[in-house]
Amino acid sequence: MDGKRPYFLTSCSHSVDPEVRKGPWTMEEDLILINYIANHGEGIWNSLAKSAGLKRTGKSCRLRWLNYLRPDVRRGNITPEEQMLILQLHAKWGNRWSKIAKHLPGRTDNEIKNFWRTRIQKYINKQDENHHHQQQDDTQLMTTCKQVSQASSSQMSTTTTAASSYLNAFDNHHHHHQANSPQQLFPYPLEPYPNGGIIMPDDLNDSMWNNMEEFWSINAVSTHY
DNA sequence: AACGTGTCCAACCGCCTGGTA
DNA sequence: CTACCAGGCGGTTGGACACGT
Repeated sequence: MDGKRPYFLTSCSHSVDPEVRKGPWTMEEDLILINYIANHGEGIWNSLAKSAGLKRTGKSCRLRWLNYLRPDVRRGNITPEEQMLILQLHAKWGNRWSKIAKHLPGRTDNEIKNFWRTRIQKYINKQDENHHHQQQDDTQLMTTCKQVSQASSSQMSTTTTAASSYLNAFDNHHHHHQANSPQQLFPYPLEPYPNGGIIMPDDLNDSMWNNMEEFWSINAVSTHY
């Protein structure tokens, strides 16, 4: 283990059970969980954690598996298409992240929630601030809103309106981006994050993921979702 | 180069809901 | 009806990294 992103053991100081581990998962724990599910499939998470010999709660195991270790999970850049889909589905269903995630193969509810909170929410807040100082271009905005919330045809919430504004800005950016230069018009990054959106700071993690890719290519694991 | 600040995201907690015995 | 459990969700935290000064 190196010190850059330490796979340290953080036994929870306020946990009742001193045997229960918390914090970042170690490579060993990941492999135990992967191997166990490969051999036995998913099951009742609490008993799975015990049977596998992991000193984790079932909930923690489930979260780790669903959000990170699943073979089909996609980490990293939300594509423009996915961004549009998220906006449309959120306009339809609100904060039903798992429901939205079902329509984005490989994406997790946690990732979509994080995306929404860090990107859309930020944009919405900025819109709210600007609202005090200037009038919106309502005509253009409403046109986009109608497109976005077409499926729901419900009332247009503040969030939906602001999210539609985001989508509008998104469209403008991409049209400009495609037609002209790679000039950045949009206030927030729509293209890949720094580091490709994945925190993979060290060679150790690189080798781990190489191993995991190899693992999944070898093992035909039956998963049930 | 060093420091401060902001951003992203994995992971957690607490609460809620739905299913089932 | 009640109790229990698994899963879902919102809110939050803390570490790593990027960026500005």
